[in-house]
Amino acid sequence: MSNEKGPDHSRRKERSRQAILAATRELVAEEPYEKVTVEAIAARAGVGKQTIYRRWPSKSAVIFAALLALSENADRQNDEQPVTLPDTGDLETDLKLVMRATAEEFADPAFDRLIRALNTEIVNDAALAAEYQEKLARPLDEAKKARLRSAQEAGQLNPDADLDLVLEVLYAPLFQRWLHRSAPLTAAYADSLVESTLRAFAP
Amino acid sequence: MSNEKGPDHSRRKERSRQAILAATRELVAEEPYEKVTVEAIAARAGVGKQTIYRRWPSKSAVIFAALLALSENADRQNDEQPVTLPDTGDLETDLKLVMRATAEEFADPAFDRLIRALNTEIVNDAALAAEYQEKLARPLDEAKKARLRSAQEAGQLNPDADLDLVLEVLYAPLFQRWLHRSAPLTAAYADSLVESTLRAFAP
Amino acid sequence: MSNEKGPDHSRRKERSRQAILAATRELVAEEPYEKVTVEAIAARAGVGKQTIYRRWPSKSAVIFAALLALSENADRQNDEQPVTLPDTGDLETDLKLVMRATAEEFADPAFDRLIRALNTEIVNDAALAAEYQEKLARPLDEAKKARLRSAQEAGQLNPDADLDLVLEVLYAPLFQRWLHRSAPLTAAYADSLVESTLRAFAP
Amino acid sequence: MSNEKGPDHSRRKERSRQAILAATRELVAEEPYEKVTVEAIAARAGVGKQTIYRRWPSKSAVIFAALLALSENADRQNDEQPVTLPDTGDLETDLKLVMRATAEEFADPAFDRLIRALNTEIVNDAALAAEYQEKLARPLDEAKKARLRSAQEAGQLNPDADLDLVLEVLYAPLFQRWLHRSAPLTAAYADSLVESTLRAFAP
DNA sequence: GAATAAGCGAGACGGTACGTCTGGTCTTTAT
DNA sequence: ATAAAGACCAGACGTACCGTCTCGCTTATTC
Repeated sequence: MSNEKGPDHSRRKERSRQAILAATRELVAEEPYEKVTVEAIAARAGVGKQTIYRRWPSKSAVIFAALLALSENADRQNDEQPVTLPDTGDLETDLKLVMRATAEEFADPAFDRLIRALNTEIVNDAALAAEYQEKLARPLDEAKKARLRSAQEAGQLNPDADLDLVLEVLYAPLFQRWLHRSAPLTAAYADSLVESTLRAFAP
Repeated sequence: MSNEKGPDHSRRKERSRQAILAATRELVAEEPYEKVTVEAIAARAGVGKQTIYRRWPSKSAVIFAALLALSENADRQNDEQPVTLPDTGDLETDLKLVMRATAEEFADPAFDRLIRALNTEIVNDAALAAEYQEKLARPLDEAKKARLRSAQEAGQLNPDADLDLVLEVLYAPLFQRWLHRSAPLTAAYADSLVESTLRAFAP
Repeated sequence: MSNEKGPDHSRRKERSRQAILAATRELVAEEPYEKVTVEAIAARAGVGKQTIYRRWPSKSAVIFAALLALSENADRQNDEQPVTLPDTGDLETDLKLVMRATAEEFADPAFDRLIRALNTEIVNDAALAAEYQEKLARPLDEAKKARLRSAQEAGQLNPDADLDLVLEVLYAPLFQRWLHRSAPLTAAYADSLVESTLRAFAP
Repeated sequence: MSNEKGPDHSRRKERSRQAILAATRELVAEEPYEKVTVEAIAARAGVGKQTIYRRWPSKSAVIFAALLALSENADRQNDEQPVTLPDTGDLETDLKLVMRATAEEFADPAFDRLIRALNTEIVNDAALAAEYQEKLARPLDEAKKARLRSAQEAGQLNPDADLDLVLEVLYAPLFQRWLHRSAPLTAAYADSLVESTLRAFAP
């Protein structure tokens, strides 16, 4: 006769949900992408396939949810605080730090596979692309834009610059180089992108 | 009695090869990507499945070959001449022309599906990505870099600029915006990219 | 609700099983044997191929099961009673009745195709041949031998006769003539076989 | 060597023909029947597939021709003389000799496979069955009937007996027992068949 | 505290596509 | 001119997954 029937009720639900998302992340990180099947996820999660399809409409959605949960977990570890970029007062220093870190992240095989999986699903699914924009990309972009606005106020960036454009000019080359494996993602490359972007949008 | 043994030999081979590649292009351009199956390609090409598997190891390879052939055909129509970019003497004008054209190309549903198919296959296949670089991306990039070098000589671009980097800063944002459908590809946007790139790599 | 959970469970299984066996019998009876493929069976039964392969290891086994089920159904219609031969007290009369009926059965195109299919599979598969002996041939042979034993007791057949041999001498010529289509299976022929067999094994 | 291009011409034809038939016999005798494919025959014979299909309309026909040639070769080794059965004057002795030899023949794995292959093709092909009757079965049967006629004249067999029926009663049980592997083919069994047949058709 | 749901793990089901193999036809290369 | 070699179309093979459906069983409420 508890008023916690919701939570009690959801406890089992929640356990299986987490098992599915964890299994998905593990599979995506460990296996070549063609082996990431709903059946493999269900088996690794110790869950019936129907339990997956009861919650998500397709494999794409599960994979997306798994990566979304990953980033939410990261947030939660930061005490639910929104992501923020370092702000030492010097935009160039801060951006180089962030860009070098990003380049390194892509070098991690597990992370690499996760983001490739995400992009595989997004390329041919406009709905998923929209969800990706809204739930994953935009929050991060807002954090980055906050730092850029701070730089604009500090006179380190053109106050009329379109910040979305700035972000694209800064990040898209890195992303494309990684996606197409057209060249290695070195620290020097990260620095170059920061420098050229700052030149393009200097005050 | 003929010295045209080579051509004679390839005639049947070539006919089925072209039928397969044409069928693949049509399917990719017309159908949602999950309907582009080897069986559908074979059926539309009027070809046995084995004839496909005899030449290419996987669906990815067929699709890549189909798009590669497409660009080679385009070249052939231009009298086998290598691709060149317009050179009016004014880099900004020329680049804006090219970038606007590129943005429009992506707006064509058939072209959109072709490039999405290509990227779908490339994302998880490093070998294919390398082949894409070598056979499709590099030749185009060389043409673009030729125009940039001409601009460097004309004093319209920093003579020390890394031209690969210039190309990335110019094109990658467009590509990423299209891939993730994060915003529309307008002529104004194309212009903005040219302008910011020229600012970043001004002499 | 119902206490028939067990039957409920098997109902779906049983339905698909019966659909497969019925489709197999129909195809074998209607089509030339090369058209009896697992895919055709699955299509006609409205069943996935895997549902067939989940139950039987090969096409041979499915066809055998279909014919086995046919004979079991025939039994069931006879109130589960074992097959028995007529026993009027006169062996010659009874055997001629049975042999003429057998000859007529072989003349039915559907039955003809069924037995040819069965023999096609049996010829090159010793395991299937053994199963055929045990499940189809032996029960029938036992019924026939029961009639022969009755005749032995009635002094109409040599009491020392090897009944398996008697059966072979009686039936094998008919079977061979049918299998090799070496001559028509007339009533007169059926009678001749009975007469010569009775002469061979007279008391 | 020769100016007789005609013979030269046929010699080559004949060589490839013999190679095909020999390869077929070897494959049938050595391999499980599902491995006897036209491609395997062509490969072993060192011959193009078209050279096979130029001469025979189907795989069945090739296999049949191979076995037919086998028996013709056997004849040829006997100086082209028609087959004859031993005639010591005592029918029972002679038939037991022949039946025991036949039973032993079936025990040879190579011969077993050859005859199974032949029957596999014959069961579902009436035209082939007719050809089998005419070219393989009838000549042998005529030889056997000649011996039986001699016995009739010698008063060892009913002069009114239908000799085709006698042959069937004698051989069909052996054939069926072998085909269905229902019991071993012993010398005693061969003797029993001779004895029961002679009882059935005693003068 | 027994009855009644509601949700679960398990896995069979109807389908679709895979990549392989063979049958029988048609082309090319080489003699 | 003919044959070896083998590519070609067609289509069945047996397997793997998809997304749905059914089954018992375990939990958790509800009367």
